[in-house]
Amino acid sequence: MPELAEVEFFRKRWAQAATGQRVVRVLTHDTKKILRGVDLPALRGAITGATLKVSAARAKQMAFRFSGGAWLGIHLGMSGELFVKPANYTPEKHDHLVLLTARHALVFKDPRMFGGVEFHLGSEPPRWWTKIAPAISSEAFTIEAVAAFLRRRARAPIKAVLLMQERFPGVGNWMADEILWRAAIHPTRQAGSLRPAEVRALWRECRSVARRALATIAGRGDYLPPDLNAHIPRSWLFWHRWEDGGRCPKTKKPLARATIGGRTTCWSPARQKRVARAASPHPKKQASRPRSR
DNA sequence: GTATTTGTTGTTGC
DNA sequence: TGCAACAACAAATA
Repeated sequence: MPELAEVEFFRKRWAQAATGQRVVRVLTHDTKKILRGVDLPALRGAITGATLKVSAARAKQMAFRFSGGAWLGIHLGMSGELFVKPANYTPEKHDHLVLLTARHALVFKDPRMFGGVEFHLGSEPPRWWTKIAPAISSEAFTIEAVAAFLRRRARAPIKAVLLMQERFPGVGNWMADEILWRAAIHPTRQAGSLRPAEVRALWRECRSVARRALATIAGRGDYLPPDLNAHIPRSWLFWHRWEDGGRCPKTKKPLARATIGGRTTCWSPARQKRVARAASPHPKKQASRPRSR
């Protein structure tokens, strides 16, 4: 499940319950996969008795910082989730890491075990945190940077390129489809074949989808939605991409599905054409984008 | 029993 | 060298 906004949702869930709280105990399970490469005794020693100070999410990575200079990194992989349970919670089969505070159990559950945990002790941020590309919402995410990246990946399908974390940090399968659908670009188009107007549309929709996904999925300020999808509008491709006989929310025409770039991809053939639209002397009016708020 | 899954990494081959 | 494609990782679900 977890892409950019879902990761922030889960981070916030732990942060709301435990920021400022002391960890009294650390439980671990299945050290072979999720916790591979982690110095468990060091992690346990540093985090037991430490207080959760601050946390942040970048792309699909989370960092929880504790007193004493301990950094706990969590990547949810394909099926990972974070929960907050009562302190007397009994860990279940796929609960790989559980932090106990006086009142809560912070649970990292991951059935498929593609996720991972990182640990670092020190005042300097660890490499697994600093190496993450600048956020899509940052000023560094410019049209020029996107255009240059598309040139370098000129022969790959644009869908595959959008999944590359080095330039589109946090974008996963559904966000990539949502972005292409809104930008009206066919997912198999070669990245290098996009016209300047299409590159601009792609850039704009990257920023728009990232911003709106964060606002609707992870909430604003202190507010955390009751569940991940509670506020996602029906007008997004999101809700229709897996539906049998699903229809494009914009054109009402049938959606198509195929494996592109190794991932199941959903698009609207009526809206996303295989070839670039010819330049028009009367550019189509922009799809309405209420800039409210 | 088969095919599917919203992620990442290592390998292979061009 | 750089890039693109693909298998592998593991387990639940339909």
